[in-house]
Amino acid sequence: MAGVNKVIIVGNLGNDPEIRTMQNGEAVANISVATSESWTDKNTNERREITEWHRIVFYRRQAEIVGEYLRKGSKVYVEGRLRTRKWQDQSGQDRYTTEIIGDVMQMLDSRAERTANNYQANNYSNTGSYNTQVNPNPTPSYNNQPKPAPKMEQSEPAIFDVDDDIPF
Amino acid sequence: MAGVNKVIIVGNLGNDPEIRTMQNGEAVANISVATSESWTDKNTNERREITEWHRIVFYRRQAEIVGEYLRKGSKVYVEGRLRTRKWQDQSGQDRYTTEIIGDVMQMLDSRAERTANNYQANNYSNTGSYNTQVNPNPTPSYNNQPKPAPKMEQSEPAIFDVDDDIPF
Amino acid sequence: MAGVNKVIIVGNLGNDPEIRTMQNGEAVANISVATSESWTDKNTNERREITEWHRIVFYRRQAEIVGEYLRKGSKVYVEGRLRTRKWQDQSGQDRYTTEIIGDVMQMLDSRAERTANNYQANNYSNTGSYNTQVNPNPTPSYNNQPKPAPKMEQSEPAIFDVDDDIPF
Amino acid sequence: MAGVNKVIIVGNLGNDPEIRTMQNGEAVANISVATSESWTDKNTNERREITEWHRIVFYRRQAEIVGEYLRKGSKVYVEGRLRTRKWQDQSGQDRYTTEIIGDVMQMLDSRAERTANNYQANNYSNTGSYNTQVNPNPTPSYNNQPKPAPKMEQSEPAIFDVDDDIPF
DNA sequence: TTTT
DNA sequence: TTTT
Repeated sequence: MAGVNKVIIVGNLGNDPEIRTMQNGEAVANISVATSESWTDKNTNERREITEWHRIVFYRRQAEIVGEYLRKGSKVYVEGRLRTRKWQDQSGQDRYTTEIIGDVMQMLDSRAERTANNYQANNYSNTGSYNTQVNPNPTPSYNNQPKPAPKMEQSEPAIFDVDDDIPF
Repeated sequence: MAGVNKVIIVGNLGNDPEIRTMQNGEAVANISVATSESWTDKNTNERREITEWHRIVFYRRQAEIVGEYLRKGSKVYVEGRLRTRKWQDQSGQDRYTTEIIGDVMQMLDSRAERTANNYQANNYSNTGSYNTQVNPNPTPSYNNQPKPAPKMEQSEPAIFDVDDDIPF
Repeated sequence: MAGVNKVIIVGNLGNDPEIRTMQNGEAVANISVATSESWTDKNTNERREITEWHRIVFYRRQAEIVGEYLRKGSKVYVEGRLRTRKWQDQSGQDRYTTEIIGDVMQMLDSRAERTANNYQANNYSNTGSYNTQVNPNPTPSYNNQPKPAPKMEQSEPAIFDVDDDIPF
Repeated sequence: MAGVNKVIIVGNLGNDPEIRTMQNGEAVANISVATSESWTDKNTNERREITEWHRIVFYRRQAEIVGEYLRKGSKVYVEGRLRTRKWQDQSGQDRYTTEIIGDVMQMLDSRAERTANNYQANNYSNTGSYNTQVNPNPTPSYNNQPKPAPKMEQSEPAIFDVDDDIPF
C-alpha cells in the first residue's frame, strides 16, 4: 500500500451539525466549515477575500460528540482525509462529491463560549442536538467498511466530577 | 480573516502531467495523484484496499517544474489547499469540482529513477513535456486572483554545473 | 534540496510573549505553548495527562503581531519548522536547544476574549507589550539567514474601519 | 484535554536505525533523519544550505519494521509528535532532549531501492538489522505508558504470497 | 490512471 | 550522519 492523504482544517461551522443514524445504529455527523484567504488585489489595490466551505463527516462516537458540542459558529480543528464519493443525480448522471472524513476533532472555543453557544442552540434550534435514538448495540454490518484508526484524542476520558464530563 | 486549509498528499501520478498556458502566458499544471488505504475486513478476514485519486493544480514556475520533471508513476509530496470550483455542465446545471492547489512540491524519486523516467517519457511519449503553446481560451484578468505565497522550497537554485540544473 | 520539516501546534501560551529586537532593528518573539495528551492507565484505570511545552520563535512583522496581540493564556495555531541550536553553557559545554521557527500564526481566541485579554494585559502587566528597545547584543549580519517565505496569512490587511485594524 | 502536537518529516536516514529492546520485551527504534533548507544569500548572492537532523523514536511493531526495512540513506515520511525529555548528565546537571515520537511511517524508496539497500546492509553491516532477541511475550509493565494510537497504516497486511510479506 |  |  502507500501514500499520505491528510487534511487539516481550522475554521467555523456555517450551520449546526447534521446528525444521522446508520442502519447499524451508529451515528454520522456532517458539518460545514469555512476557511478564508485574503489578499490585496495588485491591480485595484483593494482588499479581497474568498471563503472556502469544507464538508466534513464524522462517524460513531465522534459523530455523537460533534452533535452534542458543536453549533453554528463553533470554531474547530479537524484532521482527516479526502474522499471523493460517486453518486447518481435524479437524471441518472454520475456526480462526484469530495468530503473530508474527520479523524481528529478539537473544539477551539473557550468553555464560556461553548456554554453560551449550547444555550442558544438548545433554545432556538434543535437540528444540531445529538439524536439519542442511536442504537445502544453496535457494529453489525459495518465491519466491511474501512475502520478509521482509533485515536488517543478521541478516547473516553475519565470522569472526575460532574461538571467536567465533556470529552475534550 | 482566519482559518487553516491545508492538505498533505504523498502518492504516485496516475498519468503524465497536463500542462496548459494561461492568457497571460503563465503555466498551469494538473496532476492526478493516488493514495490508498488498506485494511482487513473483519467479517471475511480478507485484505481490502481503496484508492483515492487527488486532482492537484500548480501555477507558474511550479507548473513548469511539474511539467518538466514529473511523469506517470512519479512519487511526490504535495502541500496545498482545497478549492471547490463551481462550473456549468453542458445542460447548464451547476457542478462542483474539488481540487488541491499545490503550494509546495517535492519529488520523492531518487535521481536514478527520475532520469530513468524522463528518458522513457522523452522517448515514448510527449504528453507530459512542457507545452509552450499559448492557450487561446483562458482565465481573463489573472492578477485579481489570490497569489499563492512564494515558498522557499520553490526558489531557483544556484547553478553549480550543467548537469545539475534542476530545481529540487 | 529536499525534505519536509513541518510542525503544527495548537495550544495555549504559558506566559506573555518575550519580545526582543535584533541589531538590525527587526523584532523577535518567543512564546511557550502547551499541548497535552491524556489517556487512561490500563493498570490503575486512572486518568493521566502529560503536558508538553513548545518553545516557538517568530521574526519580524510576525514577531510584532505576536507581541501586540498574544498574552498568557492565548490559544494559537502555529505552523513552523524544527531547528536545533547549539550553544555553550557557562562551563563551556555544548548544549542543544530545539525550538520551532514559526511560519504561520493564527489567533484562535474570539475577538471578545482577545479584547478581554489585552485589557487585562495592558492594565496588570507590561511584560508582553511590544518592546521597541534595541537589543544591544544581537545576531550580526542577519541577511545571510534563510528568509522565511512570506505567507499570505501574514500579509497586511486592508483597513476597512478604525476598530478593525488588526492583522488577522 | 486539548491541543495539537504534530510533526511531519520527509528526509533521509543518516545512519542505520538503532534498535533496542525494552525491559518488557518491546522494541524501540531510533533513527536520525536529515532535512535541509536552501536559499540564496542576499548579500553575497551565494547559494547556501542548512541541514537539520531529527531524532525520531518508534515503539513496538513499528520499531521492528524500522529495524528490518530502513537503512542509512533510506527516504521516509514520518508523522509524529514532539516530546522533550529531561535527563541528568554525568555531572548531575539537568539536560533536555527533544525528539519526535513516530506515529506513522512510510518508506518512500521504491522496491528496487529497498532491495538494493537491504542487500547492501545485509552484506556489509549488521548494525541496523532487526534484533530478533525481542521477547515473544508482550506488554507487562508497559501499560502505564501513554499508548500511541494504533494507526491503520501500521496494521498487518494480508499475506498474498511469500515474496510479498512486507508490511508497507 | 499510480504504486505496493 | 543523509540526500540533492
